Amino acid sequence: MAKAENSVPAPAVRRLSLYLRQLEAFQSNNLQTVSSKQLGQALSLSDAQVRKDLAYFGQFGHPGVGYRVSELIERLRQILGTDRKTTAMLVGLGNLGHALMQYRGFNKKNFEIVAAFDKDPTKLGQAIPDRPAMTIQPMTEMLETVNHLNIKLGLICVPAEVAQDVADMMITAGVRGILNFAPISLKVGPNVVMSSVDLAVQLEQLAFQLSAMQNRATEPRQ
Amino acid sequence: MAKAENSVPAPAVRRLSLYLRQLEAFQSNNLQTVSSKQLGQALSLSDAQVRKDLAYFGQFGHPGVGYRVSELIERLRQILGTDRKTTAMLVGLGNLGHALMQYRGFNKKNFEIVAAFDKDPTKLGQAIPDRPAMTIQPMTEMLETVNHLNIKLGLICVPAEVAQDVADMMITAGVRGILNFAPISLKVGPNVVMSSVDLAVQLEQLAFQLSAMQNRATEPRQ
DNA sequence: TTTTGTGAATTGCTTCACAGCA
DNA sequence: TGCTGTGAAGCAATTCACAAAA
Repeated sequence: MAKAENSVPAPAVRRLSLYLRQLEAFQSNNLQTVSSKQLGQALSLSDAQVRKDLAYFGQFGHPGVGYRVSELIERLRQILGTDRKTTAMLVGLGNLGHALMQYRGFNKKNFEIVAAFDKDPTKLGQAIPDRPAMTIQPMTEMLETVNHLNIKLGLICVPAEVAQDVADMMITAGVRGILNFAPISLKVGPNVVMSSVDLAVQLEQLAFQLSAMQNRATEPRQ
Repeated sequence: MAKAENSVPAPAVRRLSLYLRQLEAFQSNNLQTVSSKQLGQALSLSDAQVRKDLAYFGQFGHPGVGYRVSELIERLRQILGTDRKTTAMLVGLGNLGHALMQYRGFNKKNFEIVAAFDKDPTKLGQAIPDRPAMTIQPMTEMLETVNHLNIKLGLICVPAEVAQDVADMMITAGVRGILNFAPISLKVGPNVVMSSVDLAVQLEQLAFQLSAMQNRATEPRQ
């Protein structure tokens, strides 16, 4: 039986996504089975790491054979919860918001954006490219729409200054998860999960590693 | 004196970016000094964590007082390497590529995109909105442009199938870092740093936590 | 007093190495 | 033989708790 989620290291859950992606690549190359060693090499991880990560959730492998690709893909989707559809809404239709409305990756992972909100009165009622059935709604309709369409996830694409207010509104409306694109650290209560996508943070991590490399090159011995 | 970079835990470096962002917020609220406790609370971290993270890089605090906001901001920028300008190029001008060309956050963090490439012949020579000085160049000009403009970083916005090839071209041309937006795990040699931005992975992490929460609600006792 | 910086203790994660199965 | 699943060992990160500084 699978372990309780709270005993699984967070990094292991993160790698589950990478395993799934790599397995999908193997599958489109018509590979039937894969060993922990092969999977690890493709992702620059050790075979032991792969086995231990998967073992947190159950026994999916076949000794002497490896893992059956299609079987493991199916199991990973169940574990990650992307075998069921998740409905989402998006708030803030600036540059980024519009780009995300166009993004096809959501549907590939079984997410569907079913509503879009903005507080700018000039945008209200506007159509959204490639989305004939949707228009931009005013913030006042959020509560009703979330309940009516049973929306589970909210995407925040507004400026940092108003991001916390929007998060609070979403939570009040009944959303269970938030994906935050604003460069600010949001507070959410218990029973709400939050994840942030922050390009500035990624850039700084790269900048740091670039300078570290530079330093190693100029003064090899400390 | 600051410790050698290789002895610093990676999660600590990651949090440095969060500290910097929060300090900038404190600064625009005219706060002069901040304690590790205040900084930690704003980011949902312990005070001990904040102090230890900062101590990896030197002694910036003042016992009984805390940290001077402007001083710490300056030091963090130096440590992260965003006090100096980093030149970058972007490859792949689809939806995402164009959105990133518009994104102002790069300049705020002292990154500058100075060249854009695409292999599609119909896009070559096209102007880029808000970028009067740049046109889309063919891939064959990459080597020369990287050397001429001393480009340090490459952004990959091409489909997964060709992302590794583009990465290899970039490295051959002399780039030192890569920010990959394609949903694939890239291999780069030593002396090149790589970081990936993958929305699909983030979505799956959220989906997992959403189902975990659901399970906790339905069966509180394991 | 307040608050830092830091060894020591603790917790968590990864790697090792091997029994058991196909 | 080849490969998984897993305790045990080893390593890494976080938290504790307190001396020292202002």
